[in-house]
Amino acid sequence: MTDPATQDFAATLRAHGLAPSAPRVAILRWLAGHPTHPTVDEVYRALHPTMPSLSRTTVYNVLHAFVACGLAGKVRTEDLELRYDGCAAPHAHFKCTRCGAILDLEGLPRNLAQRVGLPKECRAQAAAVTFWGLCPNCAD
Amino acid sequence: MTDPATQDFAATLRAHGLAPSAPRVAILRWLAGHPTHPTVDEVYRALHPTMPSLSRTTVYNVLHAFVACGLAGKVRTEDLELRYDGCAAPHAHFKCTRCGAILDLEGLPRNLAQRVGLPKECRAQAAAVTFWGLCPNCAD
DNA sequence: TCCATAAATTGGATTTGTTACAATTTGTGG
DNA sequence: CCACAAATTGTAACAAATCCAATTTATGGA
Repeated sequence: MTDPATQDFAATLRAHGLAPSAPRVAILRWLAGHPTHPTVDEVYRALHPTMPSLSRTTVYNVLHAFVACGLAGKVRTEDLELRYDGCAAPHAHFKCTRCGAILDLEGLPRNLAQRVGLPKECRAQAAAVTFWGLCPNCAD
Repeated sequence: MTDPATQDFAATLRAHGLAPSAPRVAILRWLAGHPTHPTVDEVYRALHPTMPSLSRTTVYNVLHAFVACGLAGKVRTEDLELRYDGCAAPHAHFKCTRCGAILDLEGLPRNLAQRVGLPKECRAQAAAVTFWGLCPNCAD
């Protein structure tokens, strides 16, 4: 992954068919520098101080657009909140039930669909694998 | 699975450490007869006509208690709603993105944790595998 | 049976996350 | 520089889930 400080976010946005507006660039840069599966609210609170005109709705809109064009991934765990992932590639997640951190795991297992007996007639377009438990920091 | 009409739900509740109150028996019976992964609201709307004193909060409380004692499972897909599963055993799910139906698949794959590279220090207590796509009825 | 205590239920208020929408602002091509 | 399209903004509406205090119901002992 490229260093967030030097990366050309405007070019990345254009390459994905999105005009490089100030909110989009700011959100994409922040997302690249914070691989913490932030919620919409976390993104908003992080950027609003230095970008007072930013609205929560824009964060929703922009993140939604990022997911639609493959610039970000979407994660929903057992919690209510939607979380976004700077990495759009499919991979499993582990969520700590005590501190709330979400860890990225490797990609999904090969042939996961047939392992769980997914009928061939069900054409799966997406899949998610999530674990819950105590992370190393919280287990002690 | 036993026939919902003849099953002794009060005994089942007692066996799981729950007093067999009227709401609990009604909800457990309905859940056993409707393996459709209902939402809290669906359970409430189904039972309220014949049990006018039933409150939504009670449905939340009772389902939460069922999950805690192993009488029901909890499913959260990409949607906002929590859904409950009369079957508490872990298994994968498929959700149709068109009609919204949730299909039960087989149990989770063996060694799923190590297949996705879950660190040994993360003691997983729960896991979920979910697919999205078009179900056979909607694919045509 | 009656009383005291604990458990469960109830309903309304509250919180939180999300979406809808109309108005304003910004950007772009002619 | 103008006109049009796209993006952003803020408020309001919605929906799901939780909180909490009051009421009701069950339970065990005198």
